[in-house]
Amino acid sequence: MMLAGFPIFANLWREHLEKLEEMAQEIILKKGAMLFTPGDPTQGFYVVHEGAVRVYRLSPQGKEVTQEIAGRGSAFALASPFSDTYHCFAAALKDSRLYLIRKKDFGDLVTGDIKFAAEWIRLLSLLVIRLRERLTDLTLKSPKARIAGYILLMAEMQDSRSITLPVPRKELAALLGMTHETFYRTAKELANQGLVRFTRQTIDILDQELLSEIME
Amino acid sequence: MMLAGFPIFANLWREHLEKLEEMAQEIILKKGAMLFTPGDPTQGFYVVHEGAVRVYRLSPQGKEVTQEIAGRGSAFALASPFSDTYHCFAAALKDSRLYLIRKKDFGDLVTGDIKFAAEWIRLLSLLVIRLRERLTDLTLKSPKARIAGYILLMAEMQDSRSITLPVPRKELAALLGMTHETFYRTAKELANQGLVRFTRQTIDILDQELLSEIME
DNA sequence: AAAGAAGTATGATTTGGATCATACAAACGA
DNA sequence: TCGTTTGTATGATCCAAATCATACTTCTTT
Repeated sequence: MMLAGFPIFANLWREHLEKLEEMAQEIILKKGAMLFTPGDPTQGFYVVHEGAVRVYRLSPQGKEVTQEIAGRGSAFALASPFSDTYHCFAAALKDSRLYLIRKKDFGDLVTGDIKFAAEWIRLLSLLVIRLRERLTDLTLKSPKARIAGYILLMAEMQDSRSITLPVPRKELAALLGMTHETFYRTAKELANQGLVRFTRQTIDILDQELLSEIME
Repeated sequence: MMLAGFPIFANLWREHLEKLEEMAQEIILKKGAMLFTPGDPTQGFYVVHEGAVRVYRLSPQGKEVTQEIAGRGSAFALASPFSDTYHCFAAALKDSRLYLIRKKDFGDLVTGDIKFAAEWIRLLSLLVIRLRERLTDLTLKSPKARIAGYILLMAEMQDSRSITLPVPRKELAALLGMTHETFYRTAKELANQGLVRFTRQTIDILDQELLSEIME
């Protein structure tokens, strides 16, 4: 359901981190600053070292869908080396420090280090699986089930019953494909049932069992 | 919007087709036969040489979402080499002949041929881009716009104004995330507006201009 | 500390598409 | 060739979630 997170990248970074960091260019963004917009020529992909970036699209009517919220340790725009221009917006949700891995550097690494290439294939394949899952969740699960699923996923990723959100709760609505009104309402329901507790930037799981059931 | 199609694979097949075909195992399926179900240990991924395969998921309530309809020349279950078990259903929509590329063979090829690996990364990256697009389309576009988009995509892929469907129109509904009732109704609207013409297994584009507008 | 912005929260109303129901046409199997 | 299944088509009803509206709270800024 989530696109980016440490677990997926764990293997890769340990083995190739130095190489990547060598070629990475540091980028500093102030809160609210745009990183790229659709049509901008692609530079490469990014890794978040501090802060959080929101990747989203806009419909012609101005409605937004959040594709991804990349917090510390997450990468985004992974596919950009194979596209001429970005096709979505990326903006900093807070003051952030990113690393940019340029297309060319990435290309050299891919064509020069077969171990890296193999690992990258693995990474992309897992991303594809996640995207597919998110796709089906979106069409056949209720908002409630999607929220439950997201909470459980985050808990698993952070390996804790208490989730720390890198962003205000509000942002989750667009990520889960619903309006913020629906999100607040439904979240409240879950809280009333005693399954979770919300505080400003955390979510505590109180009844994992039931939450899993709701997720289906 | 569509997951698999010749254009994406074109580069790859020309260069590595022989290798792949050498290691491919032919699989014959009768219409309606299941290829795999969730939980089955993964064998590898498949290329359709004849017929058509439908890949879909089931919600606990029994509702289906079609993930993919793979016709001649399309590959599916591309990410399976990195998963222990399949997580969806695959069934033949008609009598079909497939090639199975086994996980191990694929792994050998990936770790032994850097050119192949690089090309495969490109392929997966493009797939990721398409999946992301489909994801946003699903949340912020109307059924009408999705249908229009699909028709235009197919036309582009088949490089013709007259699209040949590998399956009955009915199947498209689930692929586009709507019920068949909605699909027929909306398709009719498009036909009434004189934008397209439907026959049993073909779709003719009459007004590409307007269709693009509707797609947004 | 006050003003403004951003996030949280809920109520009222509307609506797009799902669901339920039904029917006819075309393909297919025996 | 007939009967059954599968695909196409359309009307009637319903409902979940979007939309519109409003207000309170917590942060941020000066």
